[in-house]
Amino acid sequence: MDQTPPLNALRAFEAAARNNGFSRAADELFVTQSAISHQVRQLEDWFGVQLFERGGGRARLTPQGEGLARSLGDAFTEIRDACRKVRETAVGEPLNIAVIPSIAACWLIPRMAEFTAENSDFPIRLTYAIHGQPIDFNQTDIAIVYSREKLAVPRARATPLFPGASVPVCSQSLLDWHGPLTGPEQIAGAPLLHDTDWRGWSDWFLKTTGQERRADDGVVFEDFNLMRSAALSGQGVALCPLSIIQDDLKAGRLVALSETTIDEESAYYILEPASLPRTSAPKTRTFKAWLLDAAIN
Amino acid sequence: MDQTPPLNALRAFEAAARNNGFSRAADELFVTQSAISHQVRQLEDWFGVQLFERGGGRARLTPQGEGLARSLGDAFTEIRDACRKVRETAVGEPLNIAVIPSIAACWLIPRMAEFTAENSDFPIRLTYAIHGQPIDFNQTDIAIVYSREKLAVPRARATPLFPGASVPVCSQSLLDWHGPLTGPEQIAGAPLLHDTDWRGWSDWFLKTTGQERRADDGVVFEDFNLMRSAALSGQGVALCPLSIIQDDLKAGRLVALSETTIDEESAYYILEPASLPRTSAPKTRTFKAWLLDAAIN
DNA sequence: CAACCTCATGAGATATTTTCATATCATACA
DNA sequence: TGTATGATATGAAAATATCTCATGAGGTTG
Repeated sequence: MDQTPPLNALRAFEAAARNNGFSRAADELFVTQSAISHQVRQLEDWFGVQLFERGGGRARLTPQGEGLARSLGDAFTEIRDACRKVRETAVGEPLNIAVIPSIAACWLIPRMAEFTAENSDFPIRLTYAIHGQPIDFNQTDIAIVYSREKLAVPRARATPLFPGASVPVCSQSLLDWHGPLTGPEQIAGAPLLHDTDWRGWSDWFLKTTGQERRADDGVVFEDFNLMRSAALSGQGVALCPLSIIQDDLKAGRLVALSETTIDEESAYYILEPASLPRTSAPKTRTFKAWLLDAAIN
Repeated sequence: MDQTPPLNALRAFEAAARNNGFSRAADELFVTQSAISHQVRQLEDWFGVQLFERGGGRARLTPQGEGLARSLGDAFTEIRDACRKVRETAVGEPLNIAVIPSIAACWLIPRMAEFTAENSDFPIRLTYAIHGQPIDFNQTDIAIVYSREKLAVPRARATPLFPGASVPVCSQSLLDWHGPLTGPEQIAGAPLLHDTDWRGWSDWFLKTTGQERRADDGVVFEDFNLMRSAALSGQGVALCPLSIIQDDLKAGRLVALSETTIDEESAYYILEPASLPRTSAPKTRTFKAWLLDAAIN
């Protein structure tokens, strides 16, 4: 017969006891109250002993539960301390991040200070991930890329970071000079800025007006950042992914001209090699968690 | 970011460190070496630190691994102790076992002493489970039953205990008196003992000779135990499940007359109610584990 | 009361853990 | 030098455990 009960149930119980409530334990462990309830019950069933006294709107420890909780508290503290100590010995290899230029310029670098502030002695090497050029995962721990379809890379794991849907935007100065730009007709009259090719605007006009429209005039930029510079300096209307120009919109540097989005299926993805070198795995984990958190903001 | 690494990985690592090898740790935890390997690696990835030095035919702890192992050893010991203490407080409600008469008489009761010796202060109440009569799981924690098909009972969980295949057997004394009983012809000439109905022998003759044979003579007993008594006292040949007369065969009280078995699809099952009352759950677990272990013997 | 806590629960979705079936690697021995 | 041997590694599939969702039930509190 088994010697020790399920460890995860013990942890859940310990958290519940310490926090004096299932819901609070659930918050601590980043799970639902339901999960804690299931786990505590599992433990009680395993022992054949009631650990919490329910009813009265809250759960109180039984005497047996109290004793168990005290010992477990000590033990888990010891475990946590020991683990922290091990982590601290992890050496300072830099984390290699490869990011597409647009994200780097508009989103990541402005937020980078926040990350480094929270994570001191966390060396980082930031490089470009160029679209269409495979990422060398021997030199990259984590990457951020853009993809029009659901991303599936052979030896890597993809996690969506944020959506890639684009809307027409321009600078306030352009509006002042040109007058209002509402609806496809007016927008078509303004200088159009293209990223890479003509496809974006063609799609957008098709979607808004229901019919094909030639959109092969205006300037085509090699790269998103160039197009954005042009848009910022009032040279025309550009189709930009909402997610990455949110700072520009908030600051009033750019103004969205329509609700209609294109490329709604596209997204920005976090890419990690399927198997990370040991020394960079925890850093990658930390950074990824921060990315996902920052993406919500 | 997470505060503690996966607990199960920590346990695997601790066992590997203490046992000085993955394979031995695997034995201790009743898993495969592969599982330990995966878990230790997971932990190393989590920490970003090498915990074991591989190569040289065996794994040795790194300095960091050594420190971690020591702390974890202490912590897990404390956990185990605390859990043992809780279990000991579990009060002594009796375990209610319901068993079909054949198993009770031939198999369980002869082994019961062994169980009670290993498990002192473990009160037991043994009752009959009568075939065809539903088991009242309000008064039964665990049951052993027989079924010709794969068993599925609504609010209960069934675990196969041992096979139910039957062979012809008789006492040595009958053989002495009657002469050898080899093959269907000779057996047909001896008095046949029936359990419940004629079906058993009909099936057996059909299986051995390939053709139907009337087998409606001989004595029909209400119950297996009666038939067994008759067989033991040399009154004829009976079809008995191999599993439950193994003691009789070993002791030479009964002799198997053929290799050909019937009811090969049938089996004896352990039945547990889907949700056990808290106080009996651990006892049930213990008893079930013992049953399954004893079944292998 | 009614709003708002608390914990409970069953079913289904998700994630983790384990196994299986090899692969690799170093050592010992012939 | 080959094998044989005894260790760990590994990828994919299977088996389990865990978590969430959606909801229920019971208790406080204004």
